[in-house]
Amino acid sequence: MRQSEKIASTILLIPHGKVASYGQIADLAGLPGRARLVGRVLRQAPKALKLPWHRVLRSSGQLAFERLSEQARKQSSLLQGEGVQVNSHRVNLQRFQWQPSLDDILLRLTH
DNA sequence: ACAGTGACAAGTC
DNA sequence: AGACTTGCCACTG
Repeated sequence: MRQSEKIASTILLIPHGKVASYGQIADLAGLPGRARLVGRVLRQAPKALKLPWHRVLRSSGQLAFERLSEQARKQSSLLQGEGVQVNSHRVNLQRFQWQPSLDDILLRLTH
C-alpha cells in the first residue's frame, strides 16, 4: 500500500463532527513526522475519493488556508454544518479533536 | 543533478 | 503572541 493510500484511508476514518491535525493523521497512518505529506495528498486527491478534507486542521486548531480565502470560508461552512464551532479561523481542539478508539486502531492493523 | 516549494510541526527566543 | 529555524521529502522546473 502506498503512502498516499494509507493517508487517504486514515482521513476517511475521521468521524462526522470531529477534526484531526495533519500530524495526527500522519502518525495514525504510520508515517510520523510526515505532516506535509498529508497536505500534499489532500491537494492532489481525486474528488471522487470524497475525502473529508475540511476535518483536517493545523496542530494549533487553525485552518490551514489563509484567512478570508474562498477555501477557508468553505471549510468553516462545512465544519459548522456538522456542529464544529469555528471562532476566528480556529477550532477548539479540546472539544472537537478526534480521539481514535481502540477499534479504529485495530481496524487499521487488520487491513 | 539541483534548488525551490509546500493545505505542516516542534523548538527556541 | 509572533517571528524565525530546522526537520521532513515528493514534486516541479
